[in-house]
Amino acid sequence: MTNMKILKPTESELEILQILWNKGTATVREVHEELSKTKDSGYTTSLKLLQIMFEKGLVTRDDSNKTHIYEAAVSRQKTQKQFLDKMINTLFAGSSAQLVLQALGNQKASRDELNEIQKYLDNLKK
Amino acid sequence: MTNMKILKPTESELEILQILWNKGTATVREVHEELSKTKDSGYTTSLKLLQIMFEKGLVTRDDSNKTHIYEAAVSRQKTQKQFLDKMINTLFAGSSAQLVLQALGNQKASRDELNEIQKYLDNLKK
DNA sequence: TTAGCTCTACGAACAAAATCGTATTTATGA
DNA sequence: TCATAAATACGATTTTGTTCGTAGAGCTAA
Repeated sequence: MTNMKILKPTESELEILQILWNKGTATVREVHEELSKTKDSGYTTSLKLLQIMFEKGLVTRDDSNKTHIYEAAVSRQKTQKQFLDKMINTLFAGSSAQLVLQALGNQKASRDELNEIQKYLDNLKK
Repeated sequence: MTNMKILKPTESELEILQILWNKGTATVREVHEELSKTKDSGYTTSLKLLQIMFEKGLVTRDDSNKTHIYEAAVSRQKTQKQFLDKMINTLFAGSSAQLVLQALGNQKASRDELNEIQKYLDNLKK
């Protein structure tokens, strides 16, 4: 049976997952380069983080070569849902509608995106 | 000039803010009672948390009486926006539309809420 | 007045997360 | 072959957040 424990990635882990989701796979070096764009911690910090994430099962890795290759082990969708649900509960009193309105109000979405959302809404209402 | 530093409330602080937003004002005792419903840390822990939040400027307090009375110093709206923006960036690659779709899909909104959102969308598209 | 609550203050212990330093391994090209 | 560069491993430190214990002040009722 697979491990049922729910892992809640930390802030830093989330940043790394983001990178892995985008790249598909990446070496520590690549992850680090990417992280360096927004923060300035050292290489071994990125390495350590990935090692910890590996132990937790947040990522898998291919260590058949000297340079290990990492990949996210949790899906973007599932993780999004996990945090979204949490947020709806702790900040929006359980109302997803409230969150949606706030999101639509704050960030500007493109015309196309609005159309897509609308189409989706129509579907939901059926 | 007011303090421009952006404070990011911690998990525990968020729980307390939630309570203060709902109640308007509250004593440590009241906050603690409320917290006790979901966790079992001691009274002095709640007290300490409120004191720290006061130092950070997350709450204000009236200490003209022996029993201090606390109030949130940051607005619910602003805090929601703060976390939402962060989430959109770290989990939804900057796309609020993606977040909205995910939120609508995951949590069931009522017919009325969907209507409200739709009305809002129509407005945005003008 | 004083015992007994209830409150605040605050340092300290504890826990979790992030960062770093150093040792060691491995590949490689001069 | 050996110096160098690049990688992993991993303990130690630092930082941040949470929890608690204890001291002492203020109120109130017997």
